[in-house]
Amino acid sequence: MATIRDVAKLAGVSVATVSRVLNGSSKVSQQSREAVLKAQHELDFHLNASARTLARKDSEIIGVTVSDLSDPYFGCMVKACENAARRLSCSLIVCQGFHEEQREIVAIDTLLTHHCRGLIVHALTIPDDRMADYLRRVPSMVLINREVPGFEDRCVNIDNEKGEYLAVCQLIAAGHRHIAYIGSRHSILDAKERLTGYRRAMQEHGLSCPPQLMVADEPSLEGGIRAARELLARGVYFSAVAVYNDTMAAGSMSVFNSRGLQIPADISMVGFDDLLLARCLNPQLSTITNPVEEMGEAAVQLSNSLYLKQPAPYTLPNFDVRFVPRATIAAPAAQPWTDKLSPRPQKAAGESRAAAAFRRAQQELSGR
Amino acid sequence: MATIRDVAKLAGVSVATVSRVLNGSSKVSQQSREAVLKAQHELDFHLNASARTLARKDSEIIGVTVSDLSDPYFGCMVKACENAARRLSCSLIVCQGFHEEQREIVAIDTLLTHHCRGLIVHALTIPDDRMADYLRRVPSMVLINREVPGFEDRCVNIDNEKGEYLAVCQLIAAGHRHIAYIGSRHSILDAKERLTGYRRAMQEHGLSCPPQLMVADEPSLEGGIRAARELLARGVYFSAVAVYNDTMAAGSMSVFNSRGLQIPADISMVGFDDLLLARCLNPQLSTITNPVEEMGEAAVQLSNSLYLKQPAPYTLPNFDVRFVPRATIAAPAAQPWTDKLSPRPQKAAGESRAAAAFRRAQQELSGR
DNA sequence: CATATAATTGTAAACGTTTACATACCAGTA
DNA sequence: TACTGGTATGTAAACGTTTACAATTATATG
Repeated sequence: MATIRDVAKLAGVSVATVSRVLNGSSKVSQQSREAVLKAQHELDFHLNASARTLARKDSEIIGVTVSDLSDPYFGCMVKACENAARRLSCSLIVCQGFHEEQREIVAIDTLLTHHCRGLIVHALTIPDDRMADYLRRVPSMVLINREVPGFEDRCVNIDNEKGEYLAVCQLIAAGHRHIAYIGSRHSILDAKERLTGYRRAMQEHGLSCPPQLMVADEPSLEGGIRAARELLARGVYFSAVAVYNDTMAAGSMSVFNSRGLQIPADISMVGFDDLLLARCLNPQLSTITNPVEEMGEAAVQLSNSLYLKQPAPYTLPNFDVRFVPRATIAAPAAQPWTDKLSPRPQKAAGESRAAAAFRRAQQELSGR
Repeated sequence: MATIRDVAKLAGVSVATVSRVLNGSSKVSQQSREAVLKAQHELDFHLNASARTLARKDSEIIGVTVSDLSDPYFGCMVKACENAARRLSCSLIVCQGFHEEQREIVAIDTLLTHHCRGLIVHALTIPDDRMADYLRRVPSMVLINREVPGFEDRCVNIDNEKGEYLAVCQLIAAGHRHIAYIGSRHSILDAKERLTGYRRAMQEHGLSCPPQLMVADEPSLEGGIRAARELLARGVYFSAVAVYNDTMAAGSMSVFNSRGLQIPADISMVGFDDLLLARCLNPQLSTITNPVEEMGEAAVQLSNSLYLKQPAPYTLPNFDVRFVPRATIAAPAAQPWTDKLSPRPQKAAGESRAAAAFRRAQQELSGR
């Protein structure tokens, strides 16, 4: 592998001159510049990033950890991070934590070893105190989708509570009173905040949120499927469901569909995140925007600002959470098969199609 | 920032000993080891990856370029790459090319500057000869989803033609004879191969593929929407559509749905890639597997094997493309509104619902 | 106790850049 | 001509590791 010395020799100049040319310094004669570029091309030379890092004491690397890149949510986030990094002429290192404490720690340690200029960390299983430790020791570390007490200004977050509140208000505005909630079983901030948003919306409208209407599972397609089954199996009436995120909503919707329950005629739904997926579902899913690209971008900006110890550090924007009206919310059917919590509906003469579908689903799924 | 010297001093040993401890060398007394680890912890010391790279002449970095991380297809790919890299105790640098030649070149140059141990390149706009240049100069570079003549053994690919052939054969087996094709307008290998697969399947079954039944657009949700509209606007009869990928299929399906055309009763569909999305659609999309995670994994293996100049280099596995039966294929309706290519159907007395839907869609979309 | 051998430790030279500083050169001016 | 000031260039010391080799210490053996 050619080094800067080889280039210098071939171009007939000193290494300093080569370095100056390759870094775009102005103090170089046209003649030297051309000789150097020619030699570089001839030797197919590329500066060695490690050597440069060592000499400059700046890695020009932004590190980011996410839980799983195959989740489009993180794909969007990392996309935005890479773009922002490039604008700072940095490269991006990505590690995955997969929601396991050990792997999250390995991921962060990897980034530390690379002496990243900025660190964007999405790690939800590492406990607060350990996270606080990291934050204290690594000034340019920024957290995403999490809030560690005492470090609020280094956490990039949306107002999840407000988002879910908006979502549930829309259901209520459409006339629903029996609104179920399918949540995430991860004990993370998002999950708690969104649940709180649901509760607040219900309470503010004088509605109760009985535990039979709340269910939690993995925040994945499969989790959504299981959660919807569980909900039906309980045999409790609901005319609408607010779901933790779009992916779970997709899973739930497929269960309802396959059970003959029509969306939104029989059940209204609202998701969260506004993934591409939401527009692909049939009917298209009403949901809440989650400006994940802006968050990734902001996280990089903030981290860079911390790294540079700017006197006026970057201030996080107010991320917008908005309701996106699409096709999964309608007024509840005029005649629900019951308007009380009733765990075991009986077949009634002249029951409606929807009531029959509910009843059949409940009977099959409750395992008898 | 603490260095290995600080640790050595604090632990009362030489830097060599510290290095040995931190690299897990066996030739260290228990006593020294403990002293070093204690000092490391006290100083919160992390080895400097750049310095190590320089000394070892091995960056322990795998570089990968993709076009766009927000595309779940690449998300899955990069996920697998990161996992494979980690198993080789390497970190992963990701760059995005966004289907623009300049950005693809910048991406590759970035990786070269980092003197990556392995390079996985997804770059479709850089011309073959330039790509060949890179491959010649960088022995551990591996291409993905592309084939450059003379470097077939360094290209990781699936049999796209076979996949699309299988897909179309399924439609034919279900009884379809008027099968449209919605393709990608990118002039890349995948697109060509899949189109060839479609053609071959049609020809082998004595069916023609008239140009009116073929349309191409961006391989995105929006592209799928536009393509489906274009197809309907042409007013040519088809009872099934084979689509370049699942994302376009999702877009197309939403158009058909919103026009009152039922899937699969009126139109059968088959996608390609078997993304999570395919299972979220309603009805669930029949498609072709694309083992993208295995490919990412294999690409890293191959690249590493080339880097190590292994006498028996890693041999690429045969990637499996399979048809995944789901819910979007049914027999064609018994009585199509016409069985000829007929650009302007007239309203007929007693036309079927499907025929009416087709006619209306055509009239509205053809712009009159 | 002397010696041989093994285990542990230390010294110092790379690795490929950047950049402060020194030097050389040149044009313009007195 | 001598001097000034600026521009272009070169020299060499960092940067933080690894690792070959040398040196030291401990252990076993006769």
